Amino acid sequence: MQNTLHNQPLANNHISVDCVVLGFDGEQLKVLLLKRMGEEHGEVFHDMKLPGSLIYMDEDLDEAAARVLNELTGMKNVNLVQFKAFGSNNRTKDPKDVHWLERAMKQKVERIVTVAYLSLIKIDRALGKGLEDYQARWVSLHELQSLTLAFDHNLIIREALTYVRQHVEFNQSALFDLLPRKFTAAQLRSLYEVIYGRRIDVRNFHKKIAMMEYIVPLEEKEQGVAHRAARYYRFDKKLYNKQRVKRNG
Amino acid sequence: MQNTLHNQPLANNHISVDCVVLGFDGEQLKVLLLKRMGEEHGEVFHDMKLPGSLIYMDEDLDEAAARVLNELTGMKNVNLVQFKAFGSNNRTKDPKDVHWLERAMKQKVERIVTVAYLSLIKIDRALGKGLEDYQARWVSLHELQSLTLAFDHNLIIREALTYVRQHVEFNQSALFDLLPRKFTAAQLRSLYEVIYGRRIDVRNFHKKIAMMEYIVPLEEKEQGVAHRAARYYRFDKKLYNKQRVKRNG
DNA sequence: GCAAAAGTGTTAGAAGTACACCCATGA
DNA sequence: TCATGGGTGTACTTCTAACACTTTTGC
Repeated sequence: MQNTLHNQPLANNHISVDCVVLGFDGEQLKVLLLKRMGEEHGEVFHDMKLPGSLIYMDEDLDEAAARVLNELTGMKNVNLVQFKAFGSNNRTKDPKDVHWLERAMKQKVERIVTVAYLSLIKIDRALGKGLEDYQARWVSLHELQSLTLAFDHNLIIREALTYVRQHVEFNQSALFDLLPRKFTAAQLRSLYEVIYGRRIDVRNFHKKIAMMEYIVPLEEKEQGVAHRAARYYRFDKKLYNKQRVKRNG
Repeated sequence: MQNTLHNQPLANNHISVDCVVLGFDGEQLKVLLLKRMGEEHGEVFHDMKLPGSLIYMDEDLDEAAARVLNELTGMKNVNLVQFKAFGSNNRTKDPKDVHWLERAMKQKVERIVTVAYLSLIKIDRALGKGLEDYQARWVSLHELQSLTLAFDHNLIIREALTYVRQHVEFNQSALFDLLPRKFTAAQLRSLYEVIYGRRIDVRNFHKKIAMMEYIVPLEEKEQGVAHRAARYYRFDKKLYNKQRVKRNG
């Protein structure tokens, strides 16, 4: 499922990895997708897909996910977590997908089990580095509802989101992977709101973050906004881990 | 990874499923393992493994897990949930495992990615139906600490347990899959204690279950115990789902 | 009657929820 | 001076945690 050429032997043509990379622009969650161009019945079509590809023979799944994401988007040192394998035998039922893939892979493709990975990143990290070169684009989840992606990638993204919600409850620190190093209380709050899908009371929220020692208020404030400037905060991972250890014995 | 013969084409020799089936005997969690006999350097060895096998060509992963578990243990209609794929390339590093597998599969084996499934069941369900015929045995988690299983199956079980803890927080009803239809408060409490790994106060616990409408007290009590007889309870799934829907909007 | 496990209530502190107004800034 | 979003406190409810004795039963 990739556009570059392989210079190593594939494990086989049956196992792939796909990466759901999520970012947050201060208002919405967005997913990083690649543009795909194919030809079917003599007609050219354009659509999108998750970054993903078949794995090499001597490659751990985790390694494969990191490699593939790097090859397809240029991103490095991304924290990827495996969240689910997709192995329905009709995930390659659309001939369009199969033909596209066989052309890209230069070999016969039958059934593919894919192992899906999730990554939460600061959205500017990827945007700055010429995503256009890679034919990559951030797509908001709202926009996604009216897009049909390649293979079962719509399903994979849906499952990624339910995974995120659960995951975040156990590991709040994951949220801060989505925010810039300096962030305002409002940004953090709307991130909560997007992920949990409900409104959060402003006053209670301020009370809450005031109690979390690992959310450290800075002196610095917003500049040049047409209203009272918001204070910046930063996330202190060390303090977070200390507190986490205390709680869980 | 199985002992019976295949009468359908394998998807390939690179994808398998493994099932972690957990039961609860009133005191401890136990995992269902199969006895394995192999030969290495002319020496016969005996050890144990999870029920698991390679998948067929036209089989969903979920279907494969159900089929394999049935073939290897005789169990039917078991609720299986996929929890993680294991794809380290050194999970088949032990020649003992590779040789055993090649003999069982009657073909060359290279690298295998396995998709692991979890099932929580009433322990008597499997015990009654002649597990001995299948060379299967319930092994307590404590006992497991001093056993080295085939492949990376010790790791898979460890990951299954961390998954269970998280899973149960989101779906309490999973706990009742482990208990008999009628159970005492003490049984339920020690199940909580085993899974969360900490003591729970008896009085607070009674207060708690009294508030959960879906844990229904029965008139029936224990018989023939040398102390005050405990009341039986049952789990009402309908009431549970109703309450769950209310909570989550 | 004694050993063994079942069952029962109260209180204090922590955490969560609901709710409305003033503040700082740029245009 | 006004429009915009930022920031603050109090009262009430709910949840959690700590804690010790009486009841029932078989032997």
